[in-house]
Amino acid sequence: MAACYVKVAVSDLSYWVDRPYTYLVPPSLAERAAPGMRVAVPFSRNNRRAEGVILSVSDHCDFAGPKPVQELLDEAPVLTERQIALALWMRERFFCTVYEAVKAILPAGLWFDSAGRRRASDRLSDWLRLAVSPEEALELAARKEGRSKAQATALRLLSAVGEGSLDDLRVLSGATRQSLKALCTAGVLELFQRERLRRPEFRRGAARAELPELNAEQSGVLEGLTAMLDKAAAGALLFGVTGSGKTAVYIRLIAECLNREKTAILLVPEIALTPQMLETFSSYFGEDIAVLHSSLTVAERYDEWKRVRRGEAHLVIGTRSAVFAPTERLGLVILDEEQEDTYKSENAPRYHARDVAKFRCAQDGALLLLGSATPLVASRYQAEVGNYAFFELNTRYNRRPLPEVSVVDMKRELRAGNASSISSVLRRELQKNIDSGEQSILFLNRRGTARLIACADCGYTFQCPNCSMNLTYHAGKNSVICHVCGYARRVSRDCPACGGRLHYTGDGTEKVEQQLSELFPGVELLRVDTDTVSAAGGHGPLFARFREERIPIMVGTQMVTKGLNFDNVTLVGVLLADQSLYAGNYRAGERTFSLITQVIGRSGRASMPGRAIIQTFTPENQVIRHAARQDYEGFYRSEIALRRVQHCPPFTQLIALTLRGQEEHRVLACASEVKALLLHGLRGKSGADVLGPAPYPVVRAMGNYRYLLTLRCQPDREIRALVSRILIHCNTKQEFRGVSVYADMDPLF
DNA sequence: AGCACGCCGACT
DNA sequence: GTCGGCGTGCTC
Repeated sequence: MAACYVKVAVSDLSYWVDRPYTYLVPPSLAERAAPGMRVAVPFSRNNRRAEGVILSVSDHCDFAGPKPVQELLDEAPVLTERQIALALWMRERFFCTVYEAVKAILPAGLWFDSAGRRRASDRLSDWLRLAVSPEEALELAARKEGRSKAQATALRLLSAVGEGSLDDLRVLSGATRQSLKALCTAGVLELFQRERLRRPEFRRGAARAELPELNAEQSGVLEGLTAMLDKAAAGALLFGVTGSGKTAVYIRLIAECLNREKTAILLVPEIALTPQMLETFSSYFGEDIAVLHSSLTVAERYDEWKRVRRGEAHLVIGTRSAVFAPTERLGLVILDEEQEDTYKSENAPRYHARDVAKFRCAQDGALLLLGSATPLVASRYQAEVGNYAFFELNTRYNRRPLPEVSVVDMKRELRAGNASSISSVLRRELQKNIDSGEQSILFLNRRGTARLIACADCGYTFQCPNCSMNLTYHAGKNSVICHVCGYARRVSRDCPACGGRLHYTGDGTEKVEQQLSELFPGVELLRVDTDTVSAAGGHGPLFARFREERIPIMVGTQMVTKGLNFDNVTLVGVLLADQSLYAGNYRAGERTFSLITQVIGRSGRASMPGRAIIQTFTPENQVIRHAARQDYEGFYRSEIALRRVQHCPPFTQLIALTLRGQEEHRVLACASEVKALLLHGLRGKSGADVLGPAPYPVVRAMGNYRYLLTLRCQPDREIRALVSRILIHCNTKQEFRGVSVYADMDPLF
């Protein structure tokens, strides 16, 4: 028999050591070794036992003196050839190690702990079947009828169905565990074990027969998308205004996909906020759904993963990581609310679910559908230049009108002597709602009582000792807290430096709550931010109270802009739109547009018309104006023109290189070398440049200095190889010891 | 000579 | 990242 060698991706390697390692497979294992299986291998000088995954098997060796594989850790491959190809592609695309990619692709339950045990084991339950012929069993049942009726019932049941779970038999026959086991001892029944899958909790049941009806506009879109299912891999963008019924189109398209014996993946930004969506899909597709998201237990995720892999569920619904669901014959991937940042992973592998979905769709010839009421400018542009097919849903359900939106100039309010967060217009509208028993939602993107607390005499401000960040004052705890690392200290009324009077500026949710209680004494308020949500054990209970107790005013952060719809809400207010608008990055415009759109969408469900009030210091801003008119196309036109002249995505792509280390001078020295190497390597590439090094918004966090270099280019294979070489160079070079560098493709900022 | 410490660099 | 090898320099 020919000698057998494998190329292995080894676990827990640094990026600069990550390459396929060749190992010899001992003859005793050679028969079973296959790509996609995990192995234990000796690694490094001390031959420590490392885990790895076989990338390929070969009968010739390209390395002198390979070490032998110690053990095969899987009975069968855990990765398919296509998943191996995906992991290798992710390494090149997202500057991660192959094993980091593999860990993202496979469920946590498959991993081994330090003792070599699986994190999730297969759960078995006891089953029984006849050890004698059905005729003999029935005969015995007849004889037992008098004394042990329950045993007799169990025997009759089993002679009819052949086998059943011990638990079911107990319930159905009334027999105890002991009496059933006695039948086993007597040689009449046989006890065996069968796997029982742990299923996450959501409403399940038989699928409804008929699919949702579509209006003419929806039908047209469905027809176009269905045609794309039968063609080669492609991408499509579905622009659908709030309430236009994107979900109904998704359901019909998924049904078309499943009818073609293909599988589908529906990605959502945050599953906890869409329980009703899960129920809706469950009612149409029943048991054919697998759910994958991070709030499931490791065991539940593992079992759902197995159901998908075995082909027991053809539709996967989940968050970012569900894009890796082990579906065969993938026909469709939908990214709902494609503009959401949660589709991008913040740690290695720093992948975007859209990019992974594109790769998988190319592998399987599937359709990628992006859906949104506020698509990313980049996605809309891809549709404009023809890289995505473009579909629109412009009619709102029941032709309900958009909320009436007014923009309030806060500069005027200040001049008129109102320094609070509530303008006179908003105050008046809130009062109207309180009087009529309708509810209102106020949004602002800042928690705590005041962002800045300073001494009015000496100018002292509270700074975080770990991070170069202003501490935020929280009245409830009478403390200042760092929003980056969590450092907290209590404060007194006087300045710790000079004893002068402390002064508070910049309102947070707590301060607004206080102002509201002064404006509307006796009116009940509900504050929804990370503080109150964690105290209540999730946003669910708070939203339920808001709905059921009809609390007049809810004030909150980002959380109140997404998720549930409240029928009785007819007024929403954005307290300071400028907060996200002037965030200082190229995406601030589209984020603000999307945010305002979502907030406005909370107002006026059901039969009641809604109003929305946007407070801003810059009412003339184009983004605010387009958002107030809910004119996405107008917004897109002005934004894309801006992006073009500012040389921003989609006209270029960004690769962020982050450098961090304890000694600032080393970090900066490394940054200038990285920049020089990048510029050198980019000679002759037109339109490519390097920005920075810039300190992070919070330059020092957890004792590390952090700087950012931004590479703007159209990254090709050559540029990615250049970045990869530079990462390896700087992470291994002696003089940059203590500095770590990583690259982030299409960073979010 | 014996040992602690720090740096280097290889990892199949 | 991790760990063994090896040089430097201090101490007995």
